[in-house]
Amino acid sequence: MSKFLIIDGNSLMYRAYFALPDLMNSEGLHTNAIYGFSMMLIKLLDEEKPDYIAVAFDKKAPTFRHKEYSAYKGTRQSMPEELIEQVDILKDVINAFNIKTIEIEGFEADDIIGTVSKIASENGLKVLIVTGDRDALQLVSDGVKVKICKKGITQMEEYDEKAVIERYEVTPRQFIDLKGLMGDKSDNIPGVPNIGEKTAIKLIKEFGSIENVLMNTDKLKGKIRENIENNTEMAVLSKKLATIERNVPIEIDLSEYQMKDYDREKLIDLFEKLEFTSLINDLKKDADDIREVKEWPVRDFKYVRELLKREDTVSFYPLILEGEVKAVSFATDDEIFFVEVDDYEEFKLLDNEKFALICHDIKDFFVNLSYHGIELKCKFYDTAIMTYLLNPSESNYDIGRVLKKYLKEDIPNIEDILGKGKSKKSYDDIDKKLLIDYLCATASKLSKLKDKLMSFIKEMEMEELLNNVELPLVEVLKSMEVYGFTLDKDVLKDLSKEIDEKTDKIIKDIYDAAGYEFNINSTKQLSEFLFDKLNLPAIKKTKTGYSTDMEVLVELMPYNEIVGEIIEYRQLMKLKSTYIDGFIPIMDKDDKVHSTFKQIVAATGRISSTEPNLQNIPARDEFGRRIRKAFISSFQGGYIVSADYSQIELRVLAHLSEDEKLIESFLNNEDIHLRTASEVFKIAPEKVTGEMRRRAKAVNFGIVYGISDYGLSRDLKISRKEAKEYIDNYFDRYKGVKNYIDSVVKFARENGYVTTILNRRRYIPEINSKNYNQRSFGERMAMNTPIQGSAADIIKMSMVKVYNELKARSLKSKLILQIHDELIVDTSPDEVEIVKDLLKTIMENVIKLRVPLVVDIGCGKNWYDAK
DNA sequence: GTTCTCACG
DNA sequence: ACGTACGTGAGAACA
Repeated sequence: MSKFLIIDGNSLMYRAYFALPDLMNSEGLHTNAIYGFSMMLIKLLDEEKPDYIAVAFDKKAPTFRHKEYSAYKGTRQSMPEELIEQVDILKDVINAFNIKTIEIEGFEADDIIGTVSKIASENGLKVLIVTGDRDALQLVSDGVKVKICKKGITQMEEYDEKAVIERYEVTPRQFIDLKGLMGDKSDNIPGVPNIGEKTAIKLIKEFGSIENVLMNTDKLKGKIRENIENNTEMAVLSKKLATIERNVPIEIDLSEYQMKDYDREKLIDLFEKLEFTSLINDLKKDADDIREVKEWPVRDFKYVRELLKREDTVSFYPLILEGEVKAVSFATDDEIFFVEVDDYEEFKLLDNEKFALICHDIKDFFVNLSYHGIELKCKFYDTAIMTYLLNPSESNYDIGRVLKKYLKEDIPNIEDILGKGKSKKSYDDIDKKLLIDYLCATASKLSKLKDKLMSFIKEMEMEELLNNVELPLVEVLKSMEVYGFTLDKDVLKDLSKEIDEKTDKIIKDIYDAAGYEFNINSTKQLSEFLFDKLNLPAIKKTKTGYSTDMEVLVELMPYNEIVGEIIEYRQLMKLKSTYIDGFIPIMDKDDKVHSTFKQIVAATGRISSTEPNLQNIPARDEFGRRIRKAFISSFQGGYIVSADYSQIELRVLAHLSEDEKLIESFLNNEDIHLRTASEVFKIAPEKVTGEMRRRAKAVNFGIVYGISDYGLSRDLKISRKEAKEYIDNYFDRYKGVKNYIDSVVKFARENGYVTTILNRRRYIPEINSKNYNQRSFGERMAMNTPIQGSAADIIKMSMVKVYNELKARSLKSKLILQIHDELIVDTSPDEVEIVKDLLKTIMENVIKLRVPLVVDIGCGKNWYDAK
C-alpha cells in the first residue's frame, strides 16, 4: 500500500528553531530552523520512503477559530524576528526538494492535515502525519498514524490507535473531548476550570464524550459537577476549538503530491547560501547514482595525430595527478577515446595555431606542460571561464556541477574515483575502468556545453570580454606562475633572526606580566589573561568569546603597557609564520616561489593568488614592508619594475558617474583626497588640514565600497551623525556621483545584476531581499562591483597587452605579478628603460576613459626599493 | 572543519 | 530599530 507523508510545517519549523542553538550564515542570516527542518526532512524521507508527500503551513489570516473565540491563541507570542526571516527560505528549500506546500486562507496547518489525511485515506493510502503537536493524535485511525517529535530534532514517537489508547487511555476521537475538558494553555483554549488531565481522562473513560458527560452531570458529585454544570458552554466551545477540521474546502489531486527526486542544483545552491556544508556533502554522496560504467576505446597518440588531420576542433579533458598529466580523453562528434600519457613530447602534436581544444579549466594543464618545457600554441575554449563569466558568484566551477546545471547531464563523481583526503589514491591504485569512463564521459559533453555557454555569452554581450581578455589571460597567468618570483633566502633568514630576537624578549615580558606562561597565539588564553587576570574591559564579543583583535587591543593600550607588546608580538608572529616560515619550504631549487593565480574565484572579476598568496605581501607597515627586500629579480644584476595605477577605482568612478567635479579633479591632476576634503568640509584647499584629508580619504574609500554612515563612523571613530554629515556633504558636492550610485542600485533592483566597463556581469539577488541586512549588503555590492570590476577589467587588458608586447619584442624581462592595480615585471638590467616605458605607455592607454589613467613607475633591486 | 585574526588592493 | 564598510587568502588554535 502506498504511503502519504504529511508534515506540519509550522510545528516542525518551531521545533527546529527552539531545539537548535542560534546558527547564522556569514551574511548574518539566522538558519537554525531551516537547518533543523532540513535534517528532519532528510531523515524522514530516508526512513519512511513515502510515495506521496506534502508540507502544510498556517496562513496568517485569522482562522474560523478566531471568529468563534476571539481569545483563541491569544497568549501565543508572535513569531520571533529570527524565525520570520527563515520562513520564506525554508519554503524554498522544501520546494527544492520538489515537495509541495499547502496553505489555505482561514485554516491552520492542522486542518489541512486533517483534510488531506482524510482524502488520502479514502483513496486507499496509508497516511503518516509528522508534527510536534499532540493535537494531531485525534486524527489517528486505522491507516493513519502520527509521528510526534519527542525531544531535540531527531527523536520521534509514532502513534497508531493502540499506542494512543495505551498512552492516554482514550481513543483518538476522544482525545478532542479530553482537550475540551482540560483546555490547552498554549492555544488559550479555556476548557473547564480545575479539570486537569487526570480528571478529564477519568470522565471520558466513563462517559465516552463531552456530550455524554454533560447529559449525565447528575451522576457526578461535588466540585467537579459544579464546575462542569457552570461551564457547559465553555466545554462545548473548547471541544469545537480543539477539533481539527477535516473538511476544508480544497481540491486535492493526489497525483500532484507524488514523490519526486529533489532538484539537486537548486538544493545545493540554497544549502551553499545557507552554509550547510555537511548537508551538501551528504547530498553529493547520496547522488552517487547507480550509474552504469560504460566501456570506451583506449587509443594512443598516433591515433590522435590521425584524428587531428580530420578535425580542427576537439574536446579534451586531462587528468593531472601527482604533478603529472597521467591521462587524457579526446572527443569529437564521431568518436570518444582515452589515451594514457607516457611521453610529454607527444603533446607537441597539439602545438598548432589552426586547431582548437575545447576544455574545462585548462590553465593547470598548460602550466604543467610548461614545466616540462612544452608550450602549446593551439587555440582553446575554456568552459570553466565561460561559466564564470555567466555567473561569477558560484562557489566553484567543477565540471560535474557545470554539466548538471547547463546540460542536466550526470558524470561520475571524481572524488569517488580518485579518493580524497587520507584515502586519496595513487594513480596506479585507481580503478582504470572508472577513470576512463569519467574522462571520456566528460570530454564527450564539452562541445555541447561550449555551444550552450557561448549562446548565453553572446546573449549577454560578453563575447569580447571572453575572447579579448579572459581567454588570452590564461596564457599570461600561466607564464607568471611558471616563471615565478625569486626570493633572497639570506634576507629572509636575517629578518627571521631579527624577529626571533624581538619576540623572545616580548614573550618574556608578557609572561612576567601574567605571572604564568600561556599561548599568546590562542585568543582564548589571551582573553583569559586580558579580561580575567588584568580585568581589562571587554570591548566586543565574538561568536565564541571576547574579541582580542587589533581594534580591541588598541583601545586597551592606555590601561596597561603590556598590551602594546601583545600587539607587537602579533605583528611579528604574523610576519614570521606567514611570510617567512610559510615561504621557505615552497621555494624551488632556483629560490623561486610559484603562486597559482585564480581566474574564476573573485565575484568582481579580480584575479586571486594562492600558495603562496603574493597579493598580500606586507606594504602598509614599515617593518613588515621589509619582507619585500627579499623579493628580487631573477636576472643577474636585474631589477624589479613596478607599475601601479594611481587612484584607478576613483578614476573609474569618475568615468562611470561622469561627475563634473571628479572629472575636473583628475583632468587637473589634483590631490584627490585634498579636493574631497575641501568639498566635504567646505573650505579652501589650502586650509585643509592633514586630519581633514585623512577623513576625506576615508570618505572616498567609503564611496567606492558602497557607503554607509555606520561603516564610515566606525572607520573614523566618529559619531553616526557626523559620518552622515560627511556623506551628505559629499553627495551635495558630487551630484554626479550621487546620481550614478542611485541609478546603479536602481538598475540592480530592476535587473538583478550590475555590469562593468567590459560588460562583465555580477548577479545580486540580495538586493531585493526583505531582510534589511541582506538588502543593504546587496546595495553595497551593486555600488562597489562596477568600480572594482571595471578596474579589474582594465588591468587585465593591460596584462594581456604587456605580456604580448614583451613577447613580441623578444624581451627577456617577464611580467610576474599583478596586485589588482599594480603590475610587477622582473627586468633584465639592459631592458630597464624599455620596460618602464612599455608599461607606462600600455597601461595608460589601454582604454580611453573620461579621465586620464595615470601610472606610477618604480624600479629597484628588490620589490621594497621598487616604490 | 570552523573560528579568529590579519595581510593586501 | 536595525547593524556592515568592498574584494581576497593563510596560519594557528580549537573542537
